[in-house]
Amino acid sequence: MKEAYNPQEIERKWQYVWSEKRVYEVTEDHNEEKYYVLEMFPYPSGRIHMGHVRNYTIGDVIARYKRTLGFNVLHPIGWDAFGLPAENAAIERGVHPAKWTYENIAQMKAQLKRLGFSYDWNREITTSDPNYYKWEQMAFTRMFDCGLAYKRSSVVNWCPSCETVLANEQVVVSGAVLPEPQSGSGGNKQFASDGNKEAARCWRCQSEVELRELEGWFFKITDYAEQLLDGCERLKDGWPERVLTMQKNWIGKSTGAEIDFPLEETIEGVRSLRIFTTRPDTVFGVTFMCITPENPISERIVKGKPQEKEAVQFIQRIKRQSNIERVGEGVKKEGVFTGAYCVNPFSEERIPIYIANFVLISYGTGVIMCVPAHDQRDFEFAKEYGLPIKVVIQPEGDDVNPDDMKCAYEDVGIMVNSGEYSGTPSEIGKQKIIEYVETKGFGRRQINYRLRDWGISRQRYWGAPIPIIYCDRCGTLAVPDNYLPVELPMDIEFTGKGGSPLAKIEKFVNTKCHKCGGDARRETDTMDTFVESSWYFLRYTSPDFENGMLDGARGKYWLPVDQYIGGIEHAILHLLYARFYTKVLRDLGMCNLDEPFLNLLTQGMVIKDGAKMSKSLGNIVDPDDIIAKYGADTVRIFMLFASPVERDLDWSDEGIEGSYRFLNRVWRFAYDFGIRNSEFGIRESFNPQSAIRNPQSKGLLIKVHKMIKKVTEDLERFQFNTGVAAIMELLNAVSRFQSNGNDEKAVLREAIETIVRLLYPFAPHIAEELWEALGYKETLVDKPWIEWDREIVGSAAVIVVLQVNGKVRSQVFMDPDTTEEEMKQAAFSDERVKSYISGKEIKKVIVVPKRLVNIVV
RNA sequence: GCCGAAGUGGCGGAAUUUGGUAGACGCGCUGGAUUCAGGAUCCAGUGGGUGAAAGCUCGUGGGGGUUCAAAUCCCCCCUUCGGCACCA
Repeated sequence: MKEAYNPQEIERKWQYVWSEKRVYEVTEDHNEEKYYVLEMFPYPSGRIHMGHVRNYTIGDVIARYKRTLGFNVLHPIGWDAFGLPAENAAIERGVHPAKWTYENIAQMKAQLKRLGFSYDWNREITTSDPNYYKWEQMAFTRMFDCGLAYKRSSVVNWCPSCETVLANEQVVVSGAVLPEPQSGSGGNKQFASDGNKEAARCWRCQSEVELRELEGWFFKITDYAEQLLDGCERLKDGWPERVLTMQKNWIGKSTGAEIDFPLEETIEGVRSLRIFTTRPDTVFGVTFMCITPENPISERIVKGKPQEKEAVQFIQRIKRQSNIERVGEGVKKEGVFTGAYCVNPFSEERIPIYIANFVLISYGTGVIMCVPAHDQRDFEFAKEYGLPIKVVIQPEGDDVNPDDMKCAYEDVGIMVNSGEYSGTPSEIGKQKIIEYVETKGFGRRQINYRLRDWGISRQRYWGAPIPIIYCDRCGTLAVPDNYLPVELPMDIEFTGKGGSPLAKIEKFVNTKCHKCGGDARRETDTMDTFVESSWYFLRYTSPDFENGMLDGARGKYWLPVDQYIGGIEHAILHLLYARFYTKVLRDLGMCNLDEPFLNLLTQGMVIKDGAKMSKSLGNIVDPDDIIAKYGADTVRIFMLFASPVERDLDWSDEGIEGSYRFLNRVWRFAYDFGIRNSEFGIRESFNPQSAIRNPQSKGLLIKVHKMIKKVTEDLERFQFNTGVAAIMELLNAVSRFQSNGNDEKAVLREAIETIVRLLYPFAPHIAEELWEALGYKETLVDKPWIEWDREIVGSAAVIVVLQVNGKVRSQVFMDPDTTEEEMKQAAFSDERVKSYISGKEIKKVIVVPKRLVNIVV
């Protein structure tokens, strides 16, 4: 054993040993209980960053710990290899996306290996590999067959200069991200707008982004809205509550009714307007209706009316506006009267119809009934245009009067001015109104979701091709299994102009129809990369399987993922898509799984100087530099110790020094002990019975077992920061300990061995090295977890606090099984306590065994 | 605006699961040892006030309450962070 701790040397050594012994390569073993721990796989951007290091260190601690508990641990890693940065590199630097990606993977893989993570590299997955996306294409064709994948047009962001579609993340408004233009994959990221008309711009060329209607492919995630919502209930025990809340909000279920309002005069065959409302109980309070400009009925309804010209201008103006301009904070409600009326089917009142900017295009029917007395938005609109306000819900014990209302009354209450329903509580009224419209046939109960279908089309090259061909004679056809995969052609030039790169490759586009043999064209859109990440965790269970997405038998053994770990930023999209896709695959008979991730741990960000590490801020700390300076174990210890896993972690150069110091101290104590005992040659037979009776050695022995208990419990609860602190505490106890006799020497050795074993999941290289130096042949990788001795822990003397009137006045050591009466006696005979109670009347004495005595005077 | 989480030394954080010594552990700082010197290492100290010291006293965002006892439980308020925000 060397005197100096040399992390570079020992880390290289143990990484080699583990890899030679193939210790992390696992197979199904039905005699052993499995444990599947997974970290979100990285995008191969080129370098591992501190966020990855934190994520993967947490996963590695869990994987190693579970393994020592005897679980058959599956701990895989791979690459989310498709995506835009590769294509941008091609456009900017002329590197082929494949070359760029695979070189990055090679680099990052080396980095991960230097960190000593316990991955089964045999299961490594790269999503850009045709052997991977082949199965995704096959699943697509099955989804196409049953209507879960379909094509339609939708409004997208279009950059006229780059001639390409932009994802929402690529559209910027004063540094913020644009919300979804209207429908599709979601991504309604919120941004702050100051109400000024700021243009949405392309992130690369700063051109003003246009809204364009474009054909694209969608997954029918809305069909699974209810199931995804149900699943949230079942995941309650294993997922953070806030993630589930975010998903529930995203799905946004609301229950209500659709009701037809007959038009006063039929317009081009249209007799009524259908609305969706969650408040059918307020239907008697409708004083106007509003239509979204996008609804085709808007233009038809004004035809020939005196208001036509003004209305058409309004429609065209609003239609050109992006979402920001329409719904940004502080944007005024605007509308225009159509000149048309409909009739309230309940009150038979004549209701004017408006076209308004605040009616959403893609929610409900695009037409709303407006009840200004009981809806704030309608209230504001009514005030603006001088429309009547009719109160139909009265709060109990109060009186709402339309003339002095400052805002709408949106709560429940008693229905008034509502014909035969007057006097009915609103909750009951809702049901009665729905029943009525259903029996009369002019409406029905209806559930609406905010969730939109998932737009998966990307007019991009570096993604999985959508396996569809268009034949003039046979129509739109899925590519049959024996023609899969539809491989990405490799010989291609990147200009960044002229739309989809694939569309320009004639060899790719032009094909023959497998059905009729005639000329056909291939679909040139590729799939959203969220599709790959929606099933990679399934593929890990059988990455070499050649007959389908995953091998049923192997999948059944390993799945579901027991512990998933990743950043909170994926709380909605990735996690929701993966849940959805898993359910689809289940329904297609490809796997037998309802929920993919049993438990979810969301780790916080790595922060430096109060901000997330990022290139633009220039506050990046490169993990490689730190590893080169201190070694992987130090980085790992710091990542775990500096902060609880769920919270953000503040990077600190001094902090990492502290972690390095700690490992150096561990090394030195082991070394010193080894020297004093001639390289650990003296192997006293350790006798805990004798050691515990020996007052010289008892204290440290108790500390050893208390700390084993503490660290074990902290590992179970993922409280790694306090777990590491407990090992440090034990080391401090060792450093204070004087060893002379045999019992003391034996206990000291026991303490040092314990530190090494407890350290193993956190800092595995140094632990293995010291364990070997201590004279053991077996590696810690396969050694069962150390257990604490209940009796030793239980025999520890307890400090009993003596209080007078709730204030601590003294403290004494006591045997843990001291009786309450004895504790009381001890308290009353304590000198310091005596001075506080002498001459005073004792009112009450509280005794808490093992803790305290409180005397109230 | 609505929903949720959190506020503890100079800093990161512990104790909140179970009401029972607040500040574990680390960083930083102060003093000392070692050294030609620096670094590294080791030892001691380190919430505020007061005191020579023993000690006393205040102290977990603010205010109130429950209790023998509150960082922990309850109510009101403030601040910060996160999510949602014309979803009818």
